[in-house]
Amino acid sequence: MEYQEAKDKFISTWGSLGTLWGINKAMAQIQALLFISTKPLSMEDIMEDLKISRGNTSMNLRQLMDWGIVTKVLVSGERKEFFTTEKDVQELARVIAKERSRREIKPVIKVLDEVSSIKDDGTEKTKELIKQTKALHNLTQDADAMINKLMDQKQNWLTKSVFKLIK
Amino acid sequence: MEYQEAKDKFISTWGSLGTLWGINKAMAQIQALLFISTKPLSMEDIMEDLKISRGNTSMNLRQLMDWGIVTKVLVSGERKEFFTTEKDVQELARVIAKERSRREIKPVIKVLDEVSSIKDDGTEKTKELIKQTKALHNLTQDADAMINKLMDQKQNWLTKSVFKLIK
DNA sequence: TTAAACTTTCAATAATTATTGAAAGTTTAT
DNA sequence: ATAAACTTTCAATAATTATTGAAAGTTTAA
Repeated sequence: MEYQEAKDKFISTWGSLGTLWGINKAMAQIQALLFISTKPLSMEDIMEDLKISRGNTSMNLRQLMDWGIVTKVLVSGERKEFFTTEKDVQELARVIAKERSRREIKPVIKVLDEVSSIKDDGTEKTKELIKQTKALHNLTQDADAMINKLMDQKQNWLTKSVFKLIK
Repeated sequence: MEYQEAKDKFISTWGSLGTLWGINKAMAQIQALLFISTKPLSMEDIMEDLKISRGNTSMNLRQLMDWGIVTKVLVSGERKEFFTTEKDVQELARVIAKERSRREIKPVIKVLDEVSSIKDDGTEKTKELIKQTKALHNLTQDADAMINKLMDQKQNWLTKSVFKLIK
């Protein structure tokens, strides 16, 4: 497999995987492109490489910056803006996990808490609703807390203690 | 908050959260409805409650069965089919995690492995592609393995050892 | 075997989401 | 202050994804 083929394969796979971490295709592809680039890229570079419009590029770069995984860099002697992404996978994972938690999981936990706190009127269906949403609330909250804790560990938790302890 | 309001809120929240675990709205809503129901429901029941068509209900029930989280149950004296979902959250989480791993994560790991294994032609860009996809490959593989291990623990790992060890 | 009861399929359509591109906005150099 | 270089916005449009509903298929009871 040649460089270009490998690159295309990586970008398109990463792009279609966007859904898994809750972002759209173009956004994921831009991030992927920056991730394997040896130097910061301009909007022009990105549009050209991915064959997407200026508007699309602009909007998605903005979103990536909102997520905190892409930053503008100033290239001396150049007027236009250049962009890079976080290059450390560990840190990338941390930021993504944190954002997803904040944007999607936390609001759901809140709803589950509200729903599971309704007054028990003694009927079977109410009891079931309370019981099941409470269970979901606990699971979601615990899992979210755990992921956040894991991700905050600065060291490589994966290959270290946690992983081994679980066996 | 009354029962009906709480129920609607739960179903719609869970439905819109479908994306987070990679399924569509109707599918998530059907599962949510079954999850808080005190007894198995027929296709008719589901269509009526969620106000969705027969075809839609049929297709999504099928998908839920493919995922292994909904099963047909025979109700004696009834001709039509009834459905229930896995009621234990722990087990539900296990099944979902496993399916997502199989359907989405594993194929990506494979691509990352292929891409990171291209021949190093000595150029900077090839080196960077290899380095970065290798890092991503390792992270993804480790995270996937860890989640699968965690989910396979029969007991409540969340509130037990793992969680505490991380601090 | 027939027909009623029920489920599945799938082409058509609707709803949603992503993308474009050109106009408006901003920044910088002179 | 002007204009060139660049970025952002957003209404229009395209692409994708979900949903419908009716016809075809299946099962069961008699």
